[in-house]
Amino acid sequence: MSNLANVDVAVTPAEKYREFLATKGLRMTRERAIIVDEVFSSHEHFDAEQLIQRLALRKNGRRVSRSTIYRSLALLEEAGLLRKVARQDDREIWEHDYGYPQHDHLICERCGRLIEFHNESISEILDEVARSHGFRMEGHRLEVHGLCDDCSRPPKTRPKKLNLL
Amino acid sequence: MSNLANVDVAVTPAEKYREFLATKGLRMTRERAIIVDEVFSSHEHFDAEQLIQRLALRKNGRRVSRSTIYRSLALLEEAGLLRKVARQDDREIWEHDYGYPQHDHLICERCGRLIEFHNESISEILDEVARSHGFRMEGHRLEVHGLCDDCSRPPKTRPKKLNLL
DNA sequence: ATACTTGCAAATGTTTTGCAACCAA
DNA sequence: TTGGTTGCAAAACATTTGCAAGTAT
Repeated sequence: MSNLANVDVAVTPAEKYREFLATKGLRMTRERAIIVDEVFSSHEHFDAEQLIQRLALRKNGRRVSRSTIYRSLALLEEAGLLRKVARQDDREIWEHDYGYPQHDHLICERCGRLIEFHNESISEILDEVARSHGFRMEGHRLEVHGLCDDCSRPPKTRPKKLNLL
Repeated sequence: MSNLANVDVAVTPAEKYREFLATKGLRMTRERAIIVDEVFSSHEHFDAEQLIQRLALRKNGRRVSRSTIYRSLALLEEAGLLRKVARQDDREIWEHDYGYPQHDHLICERCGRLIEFHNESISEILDEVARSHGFRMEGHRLEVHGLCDDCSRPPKTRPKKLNLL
């Protein structure tokens, strides 16, 4: 779009959000600022409920309603700042999609842990697959299910909790 | 597990389901038979609602309740007969996971079409990735999002429907 | 001033569940 | 017989939405 490829480099999430909103004729409100701020204050994966909790803990600043948070998550996704990475317990799990390298996840079915990994070849293969189908790829979501190292280990080395009953 | 690799070959989904149920101390009821039958009568992807519709259309045989259908989908998944492949419009999309080669999907965000593709390398890469993380992989779900050939084509070559109003 | 936004409560829509009547083994 | 099963209605839950009051620009 731009003739200056580096125009977006080092732009903070909040700034990028503001730009996005501007192009859509939307406004940077106090609530949206608070949310983008909180969302990018940590790299952890999160779901809507967790974000709601985190925002509730903020001492200063105003309270943000549940509705607004859901509405903002949708906007942040549209802005390319967040992406949904998985679903756990019927909840959508979100993560940063801006300023963070492309990656996929191993999902432990026992403890729910999300382990990130990056693999160049997968992207290349998908490019090729998409091309061969005349498909215009915009992104992908790859969930690898199974058991993480800890959870797949038989409970032998594990310290026994004896006589607890 | 078995020393006869071909022991399961040519076993019908219904039979495999019965075996699974037996090992769990569960029963092959009339309803479960109807459902596994209907589910494997077509290779199309489907969601719970569609299956409910299809079952409602059956002339002969008894009606199966919505609850039982949901309960059965979970069982069929556990039995390795079905797997969830995507989510569309807040609904889980299912497909056969038995007697059907492993594959993934291109998902058109405009028309919702699911295009299957198979790529050997992806499985190999995932095996390797999982191994390097000490992760016991049990399966994966890869959704490639974007626009299918038809939907990404600008509406110029498309036959115009003129004067229809 | 003029839309766009928010918070609230109510609605949505899918999937789950309690329970009494049923039924496969 | 004896549990597992079903259907029904109600519940559960995450997420969405209508609307009046508030607020960026």
